[in-house]
Amino acid sequence: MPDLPKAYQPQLVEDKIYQKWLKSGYFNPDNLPANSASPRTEPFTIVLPPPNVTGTLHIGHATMLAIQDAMIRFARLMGKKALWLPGTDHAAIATQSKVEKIIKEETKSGEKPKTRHDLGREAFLARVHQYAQESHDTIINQCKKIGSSLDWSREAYTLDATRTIAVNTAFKRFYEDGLIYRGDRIVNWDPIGQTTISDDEIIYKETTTKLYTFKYGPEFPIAISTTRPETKVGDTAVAVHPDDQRYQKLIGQKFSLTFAGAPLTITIIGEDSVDPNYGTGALGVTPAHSSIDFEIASRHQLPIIRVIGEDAKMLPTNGGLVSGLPVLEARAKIVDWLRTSGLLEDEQEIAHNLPTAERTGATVESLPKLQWFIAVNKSFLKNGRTVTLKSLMQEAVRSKSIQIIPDRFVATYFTWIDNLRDWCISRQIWFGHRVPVWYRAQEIVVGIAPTGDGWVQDEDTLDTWFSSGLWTFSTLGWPDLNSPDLKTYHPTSVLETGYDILFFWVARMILMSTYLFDQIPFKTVYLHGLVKDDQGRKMSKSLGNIIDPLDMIAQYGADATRLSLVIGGTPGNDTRLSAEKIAGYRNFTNKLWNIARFVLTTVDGSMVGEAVGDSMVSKIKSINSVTPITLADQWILSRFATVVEKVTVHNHVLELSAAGELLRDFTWGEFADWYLEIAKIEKDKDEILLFILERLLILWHPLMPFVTETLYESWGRGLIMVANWPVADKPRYQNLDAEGSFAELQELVVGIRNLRSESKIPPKEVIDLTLVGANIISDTDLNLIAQLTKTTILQSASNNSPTTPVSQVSSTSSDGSTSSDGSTSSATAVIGERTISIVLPEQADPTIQRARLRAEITTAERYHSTLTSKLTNADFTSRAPVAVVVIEQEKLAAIEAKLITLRRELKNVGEY
RNA sequence: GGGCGAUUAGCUCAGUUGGUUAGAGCGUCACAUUGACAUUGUGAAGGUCAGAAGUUCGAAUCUUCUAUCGCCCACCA
Repeated sequence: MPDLPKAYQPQLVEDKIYQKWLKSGYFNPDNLPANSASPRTEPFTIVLPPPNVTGTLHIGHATMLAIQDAMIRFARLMGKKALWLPGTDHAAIATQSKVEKIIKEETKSGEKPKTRHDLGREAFLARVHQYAQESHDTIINQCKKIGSSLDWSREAYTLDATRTIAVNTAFKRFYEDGLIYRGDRIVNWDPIGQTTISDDEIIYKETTTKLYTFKYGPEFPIAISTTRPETKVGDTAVAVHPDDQRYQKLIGQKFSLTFAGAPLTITIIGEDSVDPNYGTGALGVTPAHSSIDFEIASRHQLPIIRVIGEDAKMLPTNGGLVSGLPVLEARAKIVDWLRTSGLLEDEQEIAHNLPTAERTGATVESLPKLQWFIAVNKSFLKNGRTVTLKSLMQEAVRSKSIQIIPDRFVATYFTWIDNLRDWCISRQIWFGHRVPVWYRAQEIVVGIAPTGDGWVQDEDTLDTWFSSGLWTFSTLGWPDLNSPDLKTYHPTSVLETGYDILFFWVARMILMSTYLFDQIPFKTVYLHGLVKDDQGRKMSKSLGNIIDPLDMIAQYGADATRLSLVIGGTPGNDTRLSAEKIAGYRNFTNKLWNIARFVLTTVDGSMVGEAVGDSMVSKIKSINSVTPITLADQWILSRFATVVEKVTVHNHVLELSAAGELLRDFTWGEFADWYLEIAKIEKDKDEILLFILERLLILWHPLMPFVTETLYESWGRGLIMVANWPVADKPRYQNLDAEGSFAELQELVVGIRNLRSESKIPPKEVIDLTLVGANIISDTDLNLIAQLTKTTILQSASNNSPTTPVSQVSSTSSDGSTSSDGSTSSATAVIGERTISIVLPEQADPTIQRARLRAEITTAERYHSTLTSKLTNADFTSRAPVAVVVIEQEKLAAIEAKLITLRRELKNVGEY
């Protein structure tokens, strides 16, 4: 007999269980034993979205791990070759900024703030690598604490040697196909991070700013509006709509003037894209500091004058009055100048979205820079077809090769792709994959470092998403197309991640995989929501509302934490989390523990064989099938078969929350609250109890691996992790009649308990009960009802059947009922087709019963009248399906019978 | 400006193709408690399903509009 403590103590078992799993080697699919139901040949793969090595895992990561682990464990139990491949992401810019911040904080007071340049490239990178290593170790430990069944033997890192080969190979392929090019374009420049950033790394902040309207000079014919007057020292044109009557005749004219001390030559040009109704209808063109203006300038062959530098200060050249000033100071100075020169015509406050850098918060400047780009709109030949990278990305989803859950994100995906511009992949940071290009005079080598003297490698590094875009296949052996892992496990089955990185990552993986490898990276994309606090706010340090998964695991256990993250969450929707919620699931975990404890300590000793190994492990008889004896047996086995079937389906279609809710309701509300209580009364249920419990633990295992594994030790049959998923066997166990009869029994029991409770009868006191309509209930079940309700069933009327008309019910129940003689007060209720009454103690207050009966009669009457009006409505009776009408008629008959009984009882308690 | 989501009990949420008197958990109230479990049990109270109109015999569910909240994208100088 296993010796189980009274309460489940996760802290005592979780680490031991995880070690046991590790030791088994089963996280690696190559080691998985064949499953009796399956030869274990079908692969099921998930690659872990690699956490950034920027710190520790937050509750969002814990959600991701809980969901993916549940998917993988289910696949493993189903007999699949289940691979969950772990790894971490170097997260170039994020990690570098973090370390730069640390270095800055190390600055001694009074000194100039320390930057990476003070350390130099090599020493700085050493610091970053050290930091990344520490983060990595923490992250791996956290993954293990949560119970993640990741195959550590295949662990990858986006910046390791193997992945670097993949990155360089990919870069070379793009380059040779002409899809990576180097060019001078307007880029998003982060002046604090001192690097370019992609469009997706910009966060727009709502601010108010002033819109100024002015002329470049007194002699200039057109006024323009701008929120950034300081950039106007770099203007080379004014664009107007070609059909605009006001300015049409000016198109083509050139004006040379001095603007705030800077010499400008402004050409007036016609541009269809200019909105004549906005502002003055004229646009000052600043080619070097606006991507739209840059495009206009290239169409009209206008000169491009840089006026803002990479330090967000005005360049010393061309700036006139504002040379060398930070942009904001320059702006103020220009406005002053405009005002004193009498050129300022108008200024007004407007709402404005200020572009800022995601990582550093700096205001992003647009400026021209020589960078590497991936051309997403360039046509090329692929397998004989003309395609673009954009069209490849669209096709993979449009053809339904890739399913996105929830599917509303399909539209979001397409919108993003439609607006996609060439992807700037080079960064001026040090941490990351160095651009694999080498220069020597006019020569250029791409992909593999050339031998020989005088070669200089490109200084820039690659956008981190370039390497993580390769993740599904760079982790499986690509570019070696003969790699067994690549052949077996790609395309992966599910990509599970937060909807917030659909664009960043999911779309780029599709791009990389379809272009480089001619395969989709995954068949299903499952997008989970964000975890918010109990008030729906984002968790953040400044709000102090962060829930740390490790704290929760320490306090409530990993299983409870996992349940709270999975149950109640639907894909694509945010979920709210609170410590109370986790405590609730801790209670459930303990409930499951005690259910097992009850079953294992009450079953007959013959079920349990010799203890194996240490005292905790004994061996329990395996029950392959059972035969129900009583109604309760039939009911629970029938319900369980349904639960097995539904949970299996839910897991298959990735409805983990639904699976969990169903299991929770069955485990607590049916198996524990009813069947175990009945087992105490009916006895001799060892086989059924063990049969259900063992399978129930397996069903729960994907969601709560630790407690199920701990309990399963009692069976002495190895790890539950590689057990066989149960089979529903509905032909054998499903019994809808029994489910119906048992439901009636439950209603009676609840009704009797309700009567007792309302009549203030102490729960322990055994009382007499009159039950009318009991004849269709077997003596066994009547006895069960009596025991479950602490009653002695005195009398049951004999000659009514389930379909007995209303009139007979009232006539039969009136003969000889002890409750209706008026001498004793009684409490009566109508449950379905039956009437129950209990005799009340003499001192009982009749007004309580009267009030209760009146209230019941009122609701019954209201229901009666809605049913009557429905059934007297000819439209309803003629148009609704017959089955629906019949159901309504039956309801009416039942409520009429109930009313008759209730009214008679009201009379009996003294209401005339 | 374009799009998406949410709105159901005090709180957090279910409610699958329209058809029981709309459900659960937490919280609240009452009662109970020496063997599976107080991390418990039994029972109760609590909702005009955001609002309006429409379709239908019938709407929480379908359509349209409105309101409030949240998110994403674009960004006009």
